[in-house]
Amino acid sequence: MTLRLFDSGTQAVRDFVPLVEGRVGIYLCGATVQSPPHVGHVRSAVAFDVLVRWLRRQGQRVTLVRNVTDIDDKILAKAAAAGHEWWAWALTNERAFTTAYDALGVLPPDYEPRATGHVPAMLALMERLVERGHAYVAGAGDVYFDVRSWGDYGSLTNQRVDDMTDVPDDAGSGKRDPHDFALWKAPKPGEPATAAWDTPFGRGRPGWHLECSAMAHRYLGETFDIHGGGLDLRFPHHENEQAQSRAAGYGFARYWLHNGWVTQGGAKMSKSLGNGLLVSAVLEKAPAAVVRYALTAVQYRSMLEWTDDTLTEAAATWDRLAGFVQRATERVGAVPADEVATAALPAAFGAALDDDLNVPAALAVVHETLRAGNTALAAGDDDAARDAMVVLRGMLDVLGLDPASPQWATTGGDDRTARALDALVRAELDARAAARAARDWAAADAIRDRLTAAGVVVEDSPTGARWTLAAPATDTTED
RNA sequence: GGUGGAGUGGCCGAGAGGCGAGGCAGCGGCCUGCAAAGCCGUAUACACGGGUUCGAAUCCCGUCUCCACCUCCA
Repeated sequence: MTLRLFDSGTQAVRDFVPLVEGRVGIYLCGATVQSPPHVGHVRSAVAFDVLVRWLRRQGQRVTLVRNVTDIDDKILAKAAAAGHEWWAWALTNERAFTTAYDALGVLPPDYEPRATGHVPAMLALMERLVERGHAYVAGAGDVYFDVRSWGDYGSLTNQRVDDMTDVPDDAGSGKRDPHDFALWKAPKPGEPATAAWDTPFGRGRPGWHLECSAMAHRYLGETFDIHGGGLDLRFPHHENEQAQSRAAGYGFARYWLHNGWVTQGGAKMSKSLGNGLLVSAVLEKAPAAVVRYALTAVQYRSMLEWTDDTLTEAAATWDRLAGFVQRATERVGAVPADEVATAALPAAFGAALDDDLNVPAALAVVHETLRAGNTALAAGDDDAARDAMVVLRGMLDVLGLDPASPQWATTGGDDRTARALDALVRAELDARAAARAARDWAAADAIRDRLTAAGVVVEDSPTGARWTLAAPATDTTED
């Protein structure tokens, strides 16, 4: 394996060597389910989905754990404001995330632990930290991590505590240092009784950072290969995770991967800023495959500027890819899934992905193959067309973008509807063929115009006319 | 104050010392009755100013601009 990844911990591209040969453990920070997912959230999921698919394609046994943070300050606050139980609010949003992931073809994780189900594991870690002198109880029963007790604090983000901006100390928190962070939070007045658990340190609920450390430990062990998440999680979240896990004596993550975020007008899409573009809204404007293409086509560490043209461009390219696969399949027949899954992929494609998941460079190979396939089809070289199609689908499958995957099957009608529509369009096309044979161009064009107006695109080919449905409009003027 | 990231042709977006990645849009052509689809061709692009070099978008020095993190955030 020659995969090289940019490790945020060392700020360098490093050869990726799994802890155990042939196995890769990945912990990915999932959602804090305080609201439904916006495009930025699923970009992270899609980016790591490509990593997982690429590793698996090369025979690695990947264990992906992606958590759900289902208790935190904002969930409690938003649920209360909306007049819902916090746990119901969390589940509603968790389901929205799941729906979005599924729609975009993000493979489900091997496990998806919820924070609320792992309080014992958190307590064990916390007690260990207290015993070792890295955590202490203060104030009303909060438990804090003592950043000064851990000399390596700041190493992940290359910072020293003394260089950090002074943070205002919460009045009466009892913190030893203002930078100490909460492992455990005592209940605040007005918080529901269901949002607290008994511990040796008093009742309370977990701090965000502790959750991830405890769950990663439980499912991936003391030391594991990759920890991923959005760039915004580097500090404080990941710094704190690493500090408390290592202070507890665990090796924790060996590689840190951080994806860039989605921006609009240069500003990060964020729940806090309220400029989040909801996935559900985007999926109303474009097919899921087009959205996935737009999210996948950029190198994962780059910022992805989301504009009105983003979906339009992605749709054009997607239609080209899907169009070829469809035409080739009509010509040479369906290809067994196994053949696609095991097809030898071009070396340049693999080299691109091995280079810190350089998807844009990999897509250049995809387009070369696409062109070769189209040329073969035009030349009537079925063998070459089939070869190109198999390789193309194999590459796109790694990106989660195989047009022939059931994931992207056209929706919006059952088989009976589709058959009826096909019969009607065929009748029109037959009439048009007859008119053309009689050189009655006016009649032929009238039929085509009628179909176009109905959203049916007609394409002539040497073997007769074929039809497809026009892509939904993605421009904003349709709203 | 500390730590990072970025500035590439109309747009998106790779590359990181030497044949102008790729896509979208545009233009010209082939194909077509006309289209569509497809194919072929088509751009003196690398924030600015110096420097190193036979050769720099890529290295060095300086400058400008933008962004992020150090508080919750994929």
